[in-house]
Amino acid sequence: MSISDAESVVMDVLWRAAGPLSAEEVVAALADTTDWQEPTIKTLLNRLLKKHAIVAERDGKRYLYSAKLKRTEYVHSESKSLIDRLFGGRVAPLVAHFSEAGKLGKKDLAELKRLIEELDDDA
Amino acid sequence: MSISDAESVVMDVLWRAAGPLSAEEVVAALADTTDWQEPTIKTLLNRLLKKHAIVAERDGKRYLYSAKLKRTEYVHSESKSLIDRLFGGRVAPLVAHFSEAGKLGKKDLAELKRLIEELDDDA
DNA sequence: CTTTTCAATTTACGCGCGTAATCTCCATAT
DNA sequence: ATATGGAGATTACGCGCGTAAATTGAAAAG
Repeated sequence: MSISDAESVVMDVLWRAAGPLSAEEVVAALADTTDWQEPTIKTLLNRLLKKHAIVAERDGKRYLYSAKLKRTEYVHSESKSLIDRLFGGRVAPLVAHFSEAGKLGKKDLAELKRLIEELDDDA
Repeated sequence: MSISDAESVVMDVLWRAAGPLSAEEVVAALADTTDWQEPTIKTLLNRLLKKHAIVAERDGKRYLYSAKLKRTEYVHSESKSLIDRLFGGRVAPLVAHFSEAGKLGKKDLAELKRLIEELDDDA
């Protein structure tokens, strides 16, 4: 079962949080970034529950929600499916594409260089 | 207007083709890879037309379809939106993520190294 | 005990997508 | 001229998603 775009925005709140959050806290956290009404966010929390991407523990009359799906897992499956679909499953062609498009900044380049060197040292 | 998953499969056929293809040829090309019935593919072609992602030119009683949206553009917008959403808009963190996940093969590593060196030379 | 309050759950609704059947129209054969 | 066949166009339909209102249910207040 896959996480939709709107659902992933809610996940982001939970991922950034230190601990479990009440629905009210999630709503508060999203007030800055979105125009979603409270019922909308409740719906998204429930859909995420049904997908087992989050868990809820009772806290008096409320529930506290926390992410069960780890952000790294989510990021990986999203990235992998794109790379599989568009770049034959390998990372280098993606980098090559951005390079050819002139979309690799100095910062990116420096960081990539560092990364590669580091990996080379390990090998 | 964005291209859906199923639509992108049709686009792939047109991108790989040397020239414009008839609907029949598209259907034939997809017979190996998908179980889609002919009307399904016609629907997808029509939706792509409506989105101006492809163009049709009359050829006697048929139409010949060809991609108007370039593959590079598509690949770029898909990749960019993922990188924006998940990696702060920069390529290096994506590579770092795959590296940390142990998902950079020898081949990837070698190719990345070559790429980086090449770019360094240009600079 | 009844009323109010408030969180969670249920229901709603339009839209695009995946999938496809049906309809329409024109050309060709009889 | 009419029937047939094949290509494109129209219509269909269930599903998840984005968005949210209405309902339920239980706790707190009076």
